[in-house]
Amino acid sequence: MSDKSKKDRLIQASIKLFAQQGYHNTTVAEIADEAGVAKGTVYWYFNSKEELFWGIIVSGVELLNSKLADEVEQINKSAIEKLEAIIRLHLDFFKKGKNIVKMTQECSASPGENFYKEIQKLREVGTNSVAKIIREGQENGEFVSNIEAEELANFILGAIGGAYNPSVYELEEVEETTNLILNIILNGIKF
Amino acid sequence: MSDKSKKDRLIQASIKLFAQQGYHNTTVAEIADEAGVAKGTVYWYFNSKEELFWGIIVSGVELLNSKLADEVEQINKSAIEKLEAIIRLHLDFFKKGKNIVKMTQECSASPGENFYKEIQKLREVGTNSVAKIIREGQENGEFVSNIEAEELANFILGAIGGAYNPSVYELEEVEETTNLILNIILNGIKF
Amino acid sequence: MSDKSKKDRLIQASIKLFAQQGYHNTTVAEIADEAGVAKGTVYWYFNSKEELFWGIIVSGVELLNSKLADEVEQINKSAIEKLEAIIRLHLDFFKKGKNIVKMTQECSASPGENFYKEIQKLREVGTNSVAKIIREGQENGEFVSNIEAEELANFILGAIGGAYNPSVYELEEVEETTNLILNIILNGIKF
Amino acid sequence: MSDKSKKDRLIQASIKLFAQQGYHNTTVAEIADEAGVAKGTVYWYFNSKEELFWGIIVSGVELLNSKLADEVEQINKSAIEKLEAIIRLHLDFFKKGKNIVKMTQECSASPGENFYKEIQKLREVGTNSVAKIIREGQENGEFVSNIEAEELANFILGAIGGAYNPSVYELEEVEETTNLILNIILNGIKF
DNA sequence: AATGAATGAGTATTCATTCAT
DNA sequence: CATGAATGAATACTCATTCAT
Repeated sequence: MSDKSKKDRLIQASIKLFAQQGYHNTTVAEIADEAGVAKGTVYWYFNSKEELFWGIIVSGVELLNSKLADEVEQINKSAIEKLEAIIRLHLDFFKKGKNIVKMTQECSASPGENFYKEIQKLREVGTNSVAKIIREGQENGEFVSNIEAEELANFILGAIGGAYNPSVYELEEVEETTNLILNIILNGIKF
Repeated sequence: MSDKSKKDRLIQASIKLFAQQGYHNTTVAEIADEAGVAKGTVYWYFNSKEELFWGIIVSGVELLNSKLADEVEQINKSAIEKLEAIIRLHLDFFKKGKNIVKMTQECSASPGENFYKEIQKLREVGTNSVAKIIREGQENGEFVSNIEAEELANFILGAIGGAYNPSVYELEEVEETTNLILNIILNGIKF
Repeated sequence: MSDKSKKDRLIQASIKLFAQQGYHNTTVAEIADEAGVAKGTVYWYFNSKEELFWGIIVSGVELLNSKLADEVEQINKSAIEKLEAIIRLHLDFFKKGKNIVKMTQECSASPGENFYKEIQKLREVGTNSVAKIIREGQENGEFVSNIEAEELANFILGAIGGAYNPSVYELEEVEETTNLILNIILNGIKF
Repeated sequence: MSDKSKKDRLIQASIKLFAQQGYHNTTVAEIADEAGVAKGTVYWYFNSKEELFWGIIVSGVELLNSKLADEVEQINKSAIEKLEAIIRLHLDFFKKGKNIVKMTQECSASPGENFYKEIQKLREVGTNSVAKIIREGQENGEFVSNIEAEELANFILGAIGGAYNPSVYELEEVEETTNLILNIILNGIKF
């Protein structure tokens, strides 16, 4: 028994198992076991397996979203600087919360689950922040204008996500990677 | 009852339901029902639900992969022209096979399933084709060299996937979109 | 394995166990076991434990109700003769369907269950038939009129139910008992 | 928080909830909640949910039984007068203790529960009192003799219970109702 | 080839009861 | 006395798979 609270232990066990095995292949019994508590205890702290899963997702994504929103509000920063910050925030999120990122991905790819639509809403919040920065940059002449801001935001976030490929890249150096990605987004890959 | 073979009807029903509801929320009974056959018949044509699901994925992704591979082999084409072709191939794939794309995404996001590792291998084949083109372009001076080809391939494929966001974009004009994406990848978004 | 259909065996097993042990103390597993089928088979024939229980009740009570209704429609019979027939029908029901009667009683005494209100409606149908006969008798001067027909119907049915007390009375002689009860209802117990 | 003792509050809460929802659909947690105490406190005053339920039944039925017994002992009263008193006692019980009556009914209809046999014994005590009066009346020529006293007691108690049908009858006038029922029992319904 | 009745392993959830504080 | 966190046995129901016909 760790000295952490049982609720905490349950959350940690859930993150680990959900990320490793996926939502459907993880049983409540396994989670309780991993956390070192009885099965019934799970239901003292959470109303359902779904709530346990979804609660973890929300807390992770909302934290990221709030940081993105803060960045948008920055005054005295160019759109490019904000874009750089946003890339860094994402890479940080990927690095610190690998398991939660996995859970988020499963969430987004599981139509038929209740949380499928919810995660889309949550994601849109983040995308909107990025789109706002893009629009800002387009208006003040920093960015090209021949593509819609929302579309471009999706493009950029997709690229960042693509760049984060655990098997290829272990993301030791967030700063360096941030600059690399920023550079490509800004200038392209043409020599 | 359509006059198509039962096997075909089962595959079509599966694609529809798996894409709509996800793997775990689609039952074999539903598939048989949608196809207009008895539940037992599913097992005459397929060994398991998993095989049915996975077979569809493989056929879709391998088709794309083979087209990508063909493109790599093209002689008399610059790396940029090949990259353009590859973007077009992806957008075509997204447009024609929305449902299979959905299935592929769920596949990639379902650790704990047997096909989780398989889809990664399959994806790698595609990524390798793209990486080969990138490397070609880096060697002949078309592309920048300060980033590894594999990494860049993931980045580009991620961006293409991000750009394909059904809610934002209905992908009516593959050619136009291809040029837009290509342009950004080559030249970046800086004005 | 009996040669009766599995559905039949499930119904018989349910009647036996529900009557002996009550709804809440009978598990689906026990029923399947008693019927000699697998647990899943229960759900091939019935949608839920509740449906299995309730279906048995309904079929029993509706059969009784339809016989009661037929009796009301009899022409060429005095109200007293109809009353006699009704007593006989109830005693018959008690004798043939002891177990179903038990289930019905549990049903009526279990507030909080979905079927609690339903059984009241079902019972009312029977009571209305009896009340109709009472009213008929009151109108043509066969019965006293100083008490409402509905009330009297409940009184009579309660009395019949009270008279049927398995521990006291084994109901071997339906005809004899019918006459006894009818006599008391008509003439009272005063010497 | 009322100023009544916690034990009292628990009993009142139990009566309310058991009557409304039934034994199986009422949880110990709900009772504690309704009484405004912690769940564990229930087990300070009662050994189990069953004991709590059963204790209430017993106290109610024993009170009625003792009054019935007192009535039997009355000297200087005819059997008819005693019968009248007994009807009044039942109607009083029905009126004052609606909820406990409901609990009693559930009790009697729940085979498989430990208290199922107990309530039968308890009921028999009451029935015996009534049977004693019947026998008395039969011996001194007040009542007809062609039916066994126990049987007749059940018949009468069933009728009284039937007459008490909350939906039909609100039992405002115990005296009036008593006379009505007595009259029918004594003289029957034949005009 | 095709059917659909039958199977039974697997799982989320409930809730009476306990006990350290 | 009182609490409420913790327990774990118990259970209805699902569904991929099988197989006799």
